[in-house]
Amino acid sequence: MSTEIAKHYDFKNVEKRLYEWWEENGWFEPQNQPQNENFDPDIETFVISIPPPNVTGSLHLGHAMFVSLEDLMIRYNRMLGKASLWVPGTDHAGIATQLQVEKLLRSEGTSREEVGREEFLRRTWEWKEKYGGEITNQLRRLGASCDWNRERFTMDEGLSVAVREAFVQLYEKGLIYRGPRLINWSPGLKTAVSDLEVEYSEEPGTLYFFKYPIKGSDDHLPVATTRPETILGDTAVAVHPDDERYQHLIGKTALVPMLDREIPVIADDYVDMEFGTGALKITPGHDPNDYAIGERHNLSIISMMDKQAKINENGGKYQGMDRFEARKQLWADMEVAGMVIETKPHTLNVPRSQRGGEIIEPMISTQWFVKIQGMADAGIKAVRDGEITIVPERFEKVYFNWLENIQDWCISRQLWWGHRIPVWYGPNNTQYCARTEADAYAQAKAEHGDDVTLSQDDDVLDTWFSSGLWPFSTLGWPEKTPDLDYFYPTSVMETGYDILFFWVARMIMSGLAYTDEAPFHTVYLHGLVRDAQGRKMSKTLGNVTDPLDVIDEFGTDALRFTLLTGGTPGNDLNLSLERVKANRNFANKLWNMSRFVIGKLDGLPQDVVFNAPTAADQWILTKAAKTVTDATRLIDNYQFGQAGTIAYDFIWGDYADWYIETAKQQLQDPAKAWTTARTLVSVLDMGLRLMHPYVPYVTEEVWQNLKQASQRVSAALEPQLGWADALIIAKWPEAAHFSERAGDTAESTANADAYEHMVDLVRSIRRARAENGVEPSRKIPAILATGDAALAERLSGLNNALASLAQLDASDVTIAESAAAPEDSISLVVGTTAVYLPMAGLIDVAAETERITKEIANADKQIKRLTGLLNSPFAQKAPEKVVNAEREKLADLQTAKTKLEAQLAALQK
RNA sequence: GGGCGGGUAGCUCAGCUGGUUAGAGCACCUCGUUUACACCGAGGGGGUCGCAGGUUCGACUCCUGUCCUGCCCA
Repeated sequence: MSTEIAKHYDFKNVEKRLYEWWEENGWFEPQNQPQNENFDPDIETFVISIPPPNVTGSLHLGHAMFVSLEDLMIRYNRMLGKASLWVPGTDHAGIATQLQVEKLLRSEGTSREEVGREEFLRRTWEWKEKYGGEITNQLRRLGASCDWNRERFTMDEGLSVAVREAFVQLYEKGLIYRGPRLINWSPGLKTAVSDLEVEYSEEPGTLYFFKYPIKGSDDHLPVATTRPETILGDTAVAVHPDDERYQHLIGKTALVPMLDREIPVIADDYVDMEFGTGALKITPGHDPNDYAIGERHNLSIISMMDKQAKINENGGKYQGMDRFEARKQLWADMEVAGMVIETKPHTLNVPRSQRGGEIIEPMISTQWFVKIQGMADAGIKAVRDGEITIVPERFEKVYFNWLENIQDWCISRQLWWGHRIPVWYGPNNTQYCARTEADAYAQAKAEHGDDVTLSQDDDVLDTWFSSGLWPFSTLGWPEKTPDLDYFYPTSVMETGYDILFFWVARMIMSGLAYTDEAPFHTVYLHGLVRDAQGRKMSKTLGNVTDPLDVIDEFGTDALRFTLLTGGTPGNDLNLSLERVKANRNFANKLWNMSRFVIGKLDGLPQDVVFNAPTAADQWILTKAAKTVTDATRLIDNYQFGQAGTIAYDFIWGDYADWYIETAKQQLQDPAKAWTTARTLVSVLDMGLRLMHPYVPYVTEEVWQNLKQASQRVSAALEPQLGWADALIIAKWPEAAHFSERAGDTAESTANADAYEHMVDLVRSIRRARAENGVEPSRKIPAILATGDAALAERLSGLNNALASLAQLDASDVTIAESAAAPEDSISLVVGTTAVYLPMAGLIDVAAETERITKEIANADKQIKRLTGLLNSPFAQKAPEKVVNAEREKLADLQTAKTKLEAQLAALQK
């Protein structure tokens, strides 16, 4: 039979087939959902909304990370029997997508302005239809068990309704306003961006020192600036009120260089006396700090740049120049005019656009804003009150810190691709905010009569405004849909910590504002995936790992398991391909252990007879129960890596390395064969269930093979949880099933312990053989003196296992409470058991003497350490359990030492 | 300037609320084709947990300081 199954697990032949099979069978959908006839609203739900990838993006390791984690949670909860829903979808990514389409238009020799808004949008939708499916197909390759029937896109009609509804609600509550404010302007994109979309980078630059002439005197105020071109927009010069150097100038009038515009010299304690000259030029129209000072002193504001960051009419003869060109020219002119003092190298903190990297220009511009304070307070409260938990906890502090210092959110963008602001302007610029154009007209007509014409605001909303609604807009909000009713609030929001502010915080604020509920109870944040050296992956460095390449080489399961066990929550992970390879080997190991089990099922005796479990059975069953308990607890605590690791260790280290090897012997005994087979099957079944959320493909494939083979052989091999149609919808294992089969008595525990002792014996014997150069295939006799009659009896029952595992001659193994040491033997002490391996003529007496002497010395050392420990305050102060453990250890060591000494004496006779 | 991570075996990483002689995978050395697997099996070498103090019967694990490194915020 086994010849039918390939020797290696071939993931290429499995992944696509299984994914389609799962999907076709509807297993990605919640098993309980409102549209079902037998829908039960009381069944617990588990819901994740996907962090929507950019519709035009392509798969990177960040996606692989979130899919691995979210799919793990979804599959786990599905197996627990909850109605598990993972809502997939994509984000329209305003700027990114618009840029792509603009690039396309440029290649056609045209532009967005030339084709016009309507045509541009048509082309963008066309682009979205063409490339939008790529990213979701790539998510499928990762094994994502999302409910594709519920897939959403932020620009869908339903979600667009949600966006308008949210806007109107805020507007009507007076939480949205429009007005000129200093905002971050992106001259290349020609749009405003929010504070979050600006990144600051330290770059070498220059500090320019120059003279600010004082009107009506030869005096001047020395001023330093990093941006001389903004001199053209200065409306004051400030000094510190306590600065003795400049006291006499406060209240005087200064003259803007080259323009001779009159501006006041003011005093403000924001000025740092130590920095530069201690005097600060104030440009409220182009600097956020200056803007704040300007407000305090009622200064006028001058915008001296246009939307392309070229100098405008306020810049006199510099009008039309680019901002950097103007800097050079103005400085040169000032030099000629004798106003320049000096320049010094200086490190600047340059604001750059998160997208594209160009230098952001703070500018006065009329934009839409959300008054955020109230929403932020509610967001803080939800986390503080424990309504929402952030994992890992330390990010709560980051979250609070951001929300406590939040500024109003600039939500308008001068783009075309996005949700257009639902505000229409009528006569005298009256605003009509409405859910539909018809509504807006109705409002306007009531005021101005039927002839009124309206024009909609040209701007669109920040993409994150619609993303913030995602957990409920995807379920149908603002409609009270059955889905929204049953599946909302969602359960866990899992995403990268880098978008905690962008998205998570805004989702929380939005959820609380529009649905009066926290949109989820837990936020789980993962770290960034870096290369093996810990460097950020970047195209310029050329160290970008394409997850699809990794999948092609090692399989999805290998990549997923590596991402899930390679790090800890919230910490960055350096992806090592060596590790991925090792995990591919694990998939192969699973494949081969099942191949073994399946192969043995056909050779079972005719009559199905289940006898009492052997010590080996009890040992593996006990360990299985513990593994289920521990792994479940760890997963429930979001310690996915740890849970995966212990399952892995159990499957490979206990089941494959020891139980299977022992089972080989037991299967040859007709009295034990069936019980052994059932244990093999049920423990493998359980291991596959535990691993399924981590490595869904190989486990499903192997499980199907195991199930079919078992069913073909006998219904009696069915695991206690039954054979489901598929592992993906099978039940999560229960520890009790295994502890019950083990017996769960003092007797079964003693048996399991005896097996554990046998494992130690085998290891020692193997080591002794290797050290003494005994040929691996040579069977040797052995004598075991356990020092304990009950243990001797239990070990005797394990004689065959012991013999085969340690390459002993089964017919020549003596196991007794006590036994005399034969001549010419290697002697070992394992725990309290003495082992003699008669090796007539093969013993290197000198080497053996040395080894035993060393062991005695080692025992002595430990005895001394423990004696000291037990005579110290430790014995009084430590818990009794800990002290007793140490006492026992000491006793065992003393026994071992006595035995070793006897062995040494025998050797030297 | 403020805050938060990380610094554990050659490499990539675990190590939960302090409790045996600190673990895994890979790499390395020795051995092995035992009928599941060489994408394997057996055995072995290798770290005292950045550094310095402190708390404690006991610290990789808690506290203080310090160095290196990364990130976030201003």
